[in-house]
Amino acid sequence: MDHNNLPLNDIYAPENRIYVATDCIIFGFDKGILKLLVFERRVEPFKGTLSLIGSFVKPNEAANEAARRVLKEITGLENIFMEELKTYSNIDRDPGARCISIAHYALIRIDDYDKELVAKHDAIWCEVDKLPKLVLDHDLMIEDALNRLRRKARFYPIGFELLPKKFTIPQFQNLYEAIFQKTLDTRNFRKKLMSLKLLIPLNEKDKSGSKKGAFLYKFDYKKYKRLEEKGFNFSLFKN
Amino acid sequence: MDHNNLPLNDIYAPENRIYVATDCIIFGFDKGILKLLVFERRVEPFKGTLSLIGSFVKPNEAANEAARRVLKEITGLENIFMEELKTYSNIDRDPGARCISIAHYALIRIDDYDKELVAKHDAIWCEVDKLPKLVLDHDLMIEDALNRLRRKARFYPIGFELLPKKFTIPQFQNLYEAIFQKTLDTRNFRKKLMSLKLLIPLNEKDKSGSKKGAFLYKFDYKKYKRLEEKGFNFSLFKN
DNA sequence: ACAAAAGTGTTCTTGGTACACCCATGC
DNA sequence: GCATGGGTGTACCAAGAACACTTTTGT
Repeated sequence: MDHNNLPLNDIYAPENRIYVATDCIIFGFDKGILKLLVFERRVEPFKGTLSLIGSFVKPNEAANEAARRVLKEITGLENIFMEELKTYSNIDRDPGARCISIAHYALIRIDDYDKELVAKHDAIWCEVDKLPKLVLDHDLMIEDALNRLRRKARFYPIGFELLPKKFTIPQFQNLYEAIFQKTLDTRNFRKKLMSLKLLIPLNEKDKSGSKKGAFLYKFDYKKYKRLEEKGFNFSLFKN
Repeated sequence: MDHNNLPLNDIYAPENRIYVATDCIIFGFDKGILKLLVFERRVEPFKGTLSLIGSFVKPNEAANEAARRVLKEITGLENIFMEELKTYSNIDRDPGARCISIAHYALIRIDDYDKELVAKHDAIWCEVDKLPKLVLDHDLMIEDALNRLRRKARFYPIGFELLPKKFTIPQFQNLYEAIFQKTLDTRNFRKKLMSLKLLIPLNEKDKSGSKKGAFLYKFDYKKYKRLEEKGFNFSLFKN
């Protein structure tokens, strides 16, 4: 900071402080549908309306620590893919007080989380394209998060974070079709995906999706990390 | 925000407030070299050291407004390409007080700005790969900004923001070579650039770079905006 | 006349895209 | 035996990569 070259005591005036919060856009993928974990307010203000899950950033934590704390409180999960999205800081975004929010988005394996915790916090999974109007600027956050997810999933293998650890190729294709809202050619998708050589084939089939059953795979994180450092371009399609 | 479903009066406790600042990573391009506008502190703390240019976010402005205000105070420029980079919020990042910074990066035409203003604020242009250690976590911010610039310049035509409004193809290629730290094939670069059909040729030459002189062009912002809405992929090379 | 940068085409290779049928199984 | 989703190969086309010489002009 420069603070216009003022000495310390002029800068750090308490009235310059602002409430800092974080809101989490938590994505999940269930039965071919992309979902968001949202939250129904039990108390005023905005009682009964939906909002994202969030919290103030406390004096003893960084913004991303706050986001992870929130995520853990609601889902019980740790070590989740989570990234800072963007800061929302319009002066009138929160009618209660001047408050900025540093939004984060997370991708979780929808069958991994603690259902009791989720229920206890009045959190519900809502399909992304059937969301009602949310509180404050949370709609905007979600829109931004979706765009970010699309851009990111296109160039980085973060899609795997939304699938079970063992997954099938058709599941993976469904996920991408849900994220990008378009159908993809099975043969080309497979061919490209396999050419990356980042899937470890397992000798098991998942029969939940069809009678024939589809082979299960694991994503090779270690190999990807190695390739990534050398500037590897994970990208499953062009347009 | 959820604030754990607490009523209002428990949430908005003044001690939850934090100092919020913004720091600006201001890129310029001059004579084939990528530069940063940094700032030499005249007063304690950190007197004599270099830092980015920043300020607190004031009660009546959003974070991006604060960043634009700072940019204008130092360079006199408005309507500049500027984007939020990332929030820096480690609890001990600023020894003076708990203070988070919402960093922004900007691209300016280095011959456009107000040199008197810059001088008055003890700001100096410093080559990006000859930067000394800066104050606090500003080195980290710069590293992040450089990575962001590279990713962004690869897929969006933001490079033009660093060049004069009238520029030559060789200038443009030099810029990309400076950003990506590698040499590019002249013929392929030109071919690709021209195939995008986003440059308006002018019937003038710039002779500052050679005896022969190189033709000047303007970037067609309007056309780009139209194409962008339809999902246009500006990208000058692959690897 | 020579130095220094601008400008220009072709070939090869890679990778994307389009497209249709057989397979395995549970019911 | 049939319905359902899983799995496979080929031909065409577009775009990237490699590569060397001529042009212009100031000195």
